[in-house]
Amino acid sequence: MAAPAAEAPGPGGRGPESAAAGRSAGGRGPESALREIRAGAITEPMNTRAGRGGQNPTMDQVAEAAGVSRATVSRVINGAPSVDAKIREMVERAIAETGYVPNVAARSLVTRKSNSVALVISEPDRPYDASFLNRIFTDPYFGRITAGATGALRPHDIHLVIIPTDSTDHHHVLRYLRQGHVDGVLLISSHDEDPLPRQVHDLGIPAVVSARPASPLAASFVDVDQRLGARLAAEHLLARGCRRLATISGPLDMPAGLDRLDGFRSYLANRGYTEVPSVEGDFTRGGGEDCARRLLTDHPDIDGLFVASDLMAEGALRAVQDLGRRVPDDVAVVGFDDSSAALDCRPLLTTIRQPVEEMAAEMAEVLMAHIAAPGRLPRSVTFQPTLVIRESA
Amino acid sequence: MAAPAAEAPGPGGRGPESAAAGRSAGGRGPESALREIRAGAITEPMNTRAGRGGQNPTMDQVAEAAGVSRATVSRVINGAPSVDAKIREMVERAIAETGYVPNVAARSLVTRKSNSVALVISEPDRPYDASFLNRIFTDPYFGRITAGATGALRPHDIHLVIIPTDSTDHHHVLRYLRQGHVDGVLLISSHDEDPLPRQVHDLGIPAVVSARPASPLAASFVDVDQRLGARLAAEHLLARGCRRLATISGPLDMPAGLDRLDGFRSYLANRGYTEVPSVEGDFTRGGGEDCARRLLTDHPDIDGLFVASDLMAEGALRAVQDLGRRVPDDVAVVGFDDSSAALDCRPLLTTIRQPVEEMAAEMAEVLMAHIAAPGRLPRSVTFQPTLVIRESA
DNA sequence: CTGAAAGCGCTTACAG
DNA sequence: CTGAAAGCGCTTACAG
Repeated sequence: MAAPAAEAPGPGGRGPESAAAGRSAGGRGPESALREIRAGAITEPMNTRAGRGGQNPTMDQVAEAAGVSRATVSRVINGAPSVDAKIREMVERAIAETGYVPNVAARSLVTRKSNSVALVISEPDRPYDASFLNRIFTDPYFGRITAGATGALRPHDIHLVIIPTDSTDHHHVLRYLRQGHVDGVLLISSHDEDPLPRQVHDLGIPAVVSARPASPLAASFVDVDQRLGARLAAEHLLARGCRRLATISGPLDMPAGLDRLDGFRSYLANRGYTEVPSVEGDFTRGGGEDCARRLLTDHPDIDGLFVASDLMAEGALRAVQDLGRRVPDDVAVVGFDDSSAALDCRPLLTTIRQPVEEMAAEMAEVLMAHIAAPGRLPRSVTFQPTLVIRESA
Repeated sequence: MAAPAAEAPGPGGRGPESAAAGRSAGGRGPESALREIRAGAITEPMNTRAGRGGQNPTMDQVAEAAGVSRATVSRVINGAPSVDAKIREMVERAIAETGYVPNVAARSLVTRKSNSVALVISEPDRPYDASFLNRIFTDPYFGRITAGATGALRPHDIHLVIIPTDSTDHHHVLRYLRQGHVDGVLLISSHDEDPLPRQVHDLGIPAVVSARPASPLAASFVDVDQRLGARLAAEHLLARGCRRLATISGPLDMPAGLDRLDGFRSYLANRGYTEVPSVEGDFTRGGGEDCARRLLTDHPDIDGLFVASDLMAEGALRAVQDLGRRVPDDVAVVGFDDSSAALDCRPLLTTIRQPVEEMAAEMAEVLMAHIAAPGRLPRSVTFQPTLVIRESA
């Protein structure tokens, strides 16, 4: 019998850990945390793949074990229909016995496919540091994007490589893309001035952008109807009797900021509400809190508030209530997103849902179509937002 | 002159978008969001790399352009010291002119290096769905891990591939690792019962685990001294005069849950405090809120609370204050982590800092050492937590 | 349906 | 210091 499959358990750990050596070394951060270094439990050698020092078997070895040619092994692995059932079975047994796994480098050298796509999250204004990544890993939006894209890609056995990037870093990303690490890119870019969508487009590699690019680009994108969402919020606030409306917008250099603000205001303007106070937020919880405080002190009579993201709404709710107003009785609040943050709010947040998971899945589908047929014309897909009524309005 | 480098801008977009076609299609989610599909702006062909249909130039083309052999081009690209300065310069010019970028598949086929490592985030108990990813992309802990690892890897030009996984999915991950996509793995695994650390170890691929594995394993890991952190919290609470202490722990099937609870209790027990109410939380904000409510209704006299994570502490603070208690005067609260959540708290959270970024960077360093020298013995590194005093205690 | 052979684009001993 | 050649582990026309 050949080497066992890798899934076979190695010899279990048995030795107790050796005693701590207790050498302490200086930490690297400002905290200067001390640390001990000690030898780990030594229970087995690093490589246990019997007799082959950790080397994976090669396709030739499988072929030999099965008594066929390498080409045949390749065919059964790739599901070529033309293989005799008996031979296929022999090959499959040989694969199982040897624990064979194809070498991806060799494969993609000839197929020119990597079977993975990049999810590039571009935030041009922030330095590439802990706070940038903190924002990405703290805003539910990106989790939904990842979930949606992964779900759509997985059935096709395509991996997602997540690449956060800021403007100091575009060069690296472009280089990475050109090196053939991935077959295409899902680009999350939300700032008007971000040059990355155009740069990626000019690479000629299949790409789908998360929102309509600020300047026209012959690229596919998927988006939600931002203005309609804002209108839904205005309608609802009006319908429940609010008459002094105000809004906390997102950053105005993002379509998601500007379009929601503009959609809200222009709907109201058409109904005679021309004085609609607004203040520009930053899509963070803390920002929402500050904005609400400012808004309510400048305009104490506000009775309806549209906040352009759930995260900001969470902070706004806190400020409104700190100021002694009841929600929704004194001030009704509508958010935007319907992310998990909406359920962290007290009272539960009434909000405009954008189907982010479905949007990300659609991005992935469109991307796969472009990869499969490189000449395909770009297209855009727009989803509709919906009102989700809970407690805050 | 050869083809322009990819960084050269293509012809700018100029056409206006074509009119929306307005075909609506059924959505896929329960929300049934409608969507429009329309043709994107057609301003230029997908591939603009002049004359070569998007194909990257090959090393042979660079060699020809520079008038040298392919081997020499390879040497200058890989920084071999033995290349004549003039020749090097010619080659570099040829590289710039052709916009050459090495093909990673070809390179790693021979070097057997991918220049990337995986960050596997394993959460065995949850289904691989939106809520699982939502947790990962919402808990500041993972952002800090990513930031720390990225920072350490970047100078070495090594990419991080982030792979969230649950127990239904281990097989895929193991397969991915065996296929040679990465040179090593950083494994974030916090549940006792998680089989993944052992499985990864048995693969024989370089790996570093984020915390001491529950069962002994001859693997390298880095951790924080959990018990010491809990003791720091107890000391501080006692020092500020609290006498009725209680704690909200993490899940008890995680070392981070059990060790913090046990460290807290055993320190107090040695000082005569044998009655220390505790309740098991789940490391989420909502969970912390529920636990605090339960704790305070069952034990109304509690005056000091140690909460095993900042996220839970944020929820606990809300509950404590909802119940009409002042923080810290009636109830003092100490968290654990010193993540960004500590600053989202009102009052600002006093907490036990674990230097997560530095820990992740250390994981990356140790991993790179293992990759460079496969025979290296495993070792563990322990960081010390520190008390960060703010407002809540 | 199967195999022998060429070739994907690099790196790296080995000569010179 | 440089080049000719072998080879990394696959896939895929091309014959048979």
